[in-house]
Amino acid sequence: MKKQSVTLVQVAKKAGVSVMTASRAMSGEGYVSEDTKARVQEAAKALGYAPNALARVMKGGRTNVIGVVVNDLSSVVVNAFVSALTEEVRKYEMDLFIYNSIGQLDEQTQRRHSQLLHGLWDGLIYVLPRMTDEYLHELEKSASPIVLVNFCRRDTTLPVVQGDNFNAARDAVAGLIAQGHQRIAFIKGTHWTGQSAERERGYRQAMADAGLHIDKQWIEQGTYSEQSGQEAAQRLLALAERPTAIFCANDEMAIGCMNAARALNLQVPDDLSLIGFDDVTAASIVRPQLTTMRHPLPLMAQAAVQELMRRILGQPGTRQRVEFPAEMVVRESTAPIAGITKRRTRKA
Amino acid sequence: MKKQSVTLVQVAKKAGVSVMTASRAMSGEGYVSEDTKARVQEAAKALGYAPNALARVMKGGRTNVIGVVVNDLSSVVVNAFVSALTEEVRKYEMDLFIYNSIGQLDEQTQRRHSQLLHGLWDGLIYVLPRMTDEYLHELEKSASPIVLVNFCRRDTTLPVVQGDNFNAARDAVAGLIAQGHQRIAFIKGTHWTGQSAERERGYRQAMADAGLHIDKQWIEQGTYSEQSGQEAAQRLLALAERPTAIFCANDEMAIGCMNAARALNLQVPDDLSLIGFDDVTAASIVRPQLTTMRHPLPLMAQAAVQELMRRILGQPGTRQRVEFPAEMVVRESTAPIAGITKRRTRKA
DNA sequence: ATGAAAGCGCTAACAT
DNA sequence: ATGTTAGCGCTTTCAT
Repeated sequence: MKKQSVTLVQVAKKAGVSVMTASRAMSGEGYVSEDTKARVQEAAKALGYAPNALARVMKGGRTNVIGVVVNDLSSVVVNAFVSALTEEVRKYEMDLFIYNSIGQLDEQTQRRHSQLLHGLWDGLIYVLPRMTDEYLHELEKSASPIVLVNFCRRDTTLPVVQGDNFNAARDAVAGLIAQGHQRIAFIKGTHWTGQSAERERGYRQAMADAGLHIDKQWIEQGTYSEQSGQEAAQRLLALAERPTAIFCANDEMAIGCMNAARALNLQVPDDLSLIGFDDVTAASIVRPQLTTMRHPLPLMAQAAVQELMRRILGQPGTRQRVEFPAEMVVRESTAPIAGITKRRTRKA
Repeated sequence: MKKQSVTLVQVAKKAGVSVMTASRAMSGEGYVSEDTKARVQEAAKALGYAPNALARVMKGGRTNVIGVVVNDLSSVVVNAFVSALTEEVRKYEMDLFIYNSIGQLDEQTQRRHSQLLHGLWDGLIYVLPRMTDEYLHELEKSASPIVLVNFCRRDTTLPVVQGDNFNAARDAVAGLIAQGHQRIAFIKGTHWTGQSAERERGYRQAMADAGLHIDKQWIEQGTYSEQSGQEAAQRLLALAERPTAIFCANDEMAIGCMNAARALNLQVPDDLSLIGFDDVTAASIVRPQLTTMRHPLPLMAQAAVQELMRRILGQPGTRQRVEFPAEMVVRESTAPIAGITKRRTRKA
């Protein structure tokens, strides 16, 4: 039923030349007289000819396309990263196709995709991949170049580009401690990518470094959503000795904390300091503006593409795992613990 | 240099069967004895065989992939729409590949993409396309099914799914007029998609319907960016008789207006009412929360996919142009003109 | 139940 | 400068 698309054969016939000549005329490779070239192109245009990319690729060439698989394109971080990739890829005269595999964790669907993907791309970038071990092994055996981004589980042979979540979290919490905070809570995200676990590790390290004890009740489980952050904060703020600061595994949850604080008539940052992670757009829109940790996404995109291109071009890869330090973005949601001290300072 | 990927021939050889048998064993179509099937699959697994999607498709089948071309994936509206498409496409057991053509307006690049795309997809959805006339004509002649979304120029034969910008804008402005506003300004966006022009038409219509004169100075040119909205608002608020309300072609510019007002110590909505367009995430984060117009993106996504699938399946299309009414989201940035009246009301 | 042949649309490699 | 041949990896069709 599908309209039959025009092929080179028809163009060639119409132009009265061989298929090969038509091919040359269209691609511009090899010798063709200006005359015939024009004739062929005219015929092509008249027929509405468009070369079939698949056939061309099947002759063994590169597609000049890099695929990127993401889990949730609506995530601001993922989106920002994809934008960075889009820019980066252009430098190599490649194109980027995005596949949004949102929430599809089952083995079968994943395999279907990997098959779909196979052959269409010169290489593949997985951003914040959520995958089963078995699927990961399959990827490791795959012939086509692959780079993982922000995949924090240690057990893969594939090249990984990632932000340094551990040190970022440690710095964030150390910063709070330097401001006099001692009862510091942490709200976890989901476990899929391993990022939350790294951030928790950093939190624990900073507390240990300062010789501070962590009350079990200070560690809450969230789901990275604003709602879950709000609920976790409600529980934390209801504690007899409530925390004076909360470090959240991402910004959305920190914003949820802000809502919870407001509902209890607590002032941020005077009564409660908050630090998020990711520097999402909303972080600089909410009032008070959110202090947060930011991964250097453009640099990471650059590294990911560079690493992938090396593999596509058959050059040796550089390092198996490249890690980038995060940047602390200090805004309005954090302050020294003694509100009184602070007010005094202001008067001075 | 690229690692040679394993083909069916090698699998067949290893399993000691013909290629055809191997094919049947892998795809599950046709008769194969359980015995050989198992043997083939084992061989495939051992070799790390992955079927080549291209070759399979080239035999004339469908790819079961729908491509969507967007101009700016980082736009919240576009992103939301793509997410809606992702969901919708699943219902037809299709996959969605996204191509972010951000800012690439030149003819040559566009053509390269359309060629790149050709053959890989069963159909193509262009969201908020920015294209030259010539490129549009080329698409119209194209053999593969295409649907345009929110393409407001009237002159195309391709099926179009769009939000009703004209009536939405008219409703927005009529609402302001009903609240007593008479000096209402409008800030345009860029002209590419024709959406801003439609919104301007609605604005003018509402003003005309109410018999209100439009001062030339009330119409400002923006670029859809927050910054441009802020600058336009600065000019508007500097007028001798400044407008009491501003209708913006999108939310970002309205937020820019809010910033400009704050800088002048003007209260929104008491001193200045603001209406945006799109209901971007930030619209409900800023304080005061922004009143805005929202296109029914999920419905539109549904219509776009449905229309495209009809064409892919060779069924007759329904309508050439489907238009959806927008919804007004009333929040905190709009109020009746008489601030005094309002306060009195509050007391009561 | 299995195999052989043909061909999808295109282009490298070799003629002419 | 143009044409001929062959083949990419797979599946459809027709044997066996």
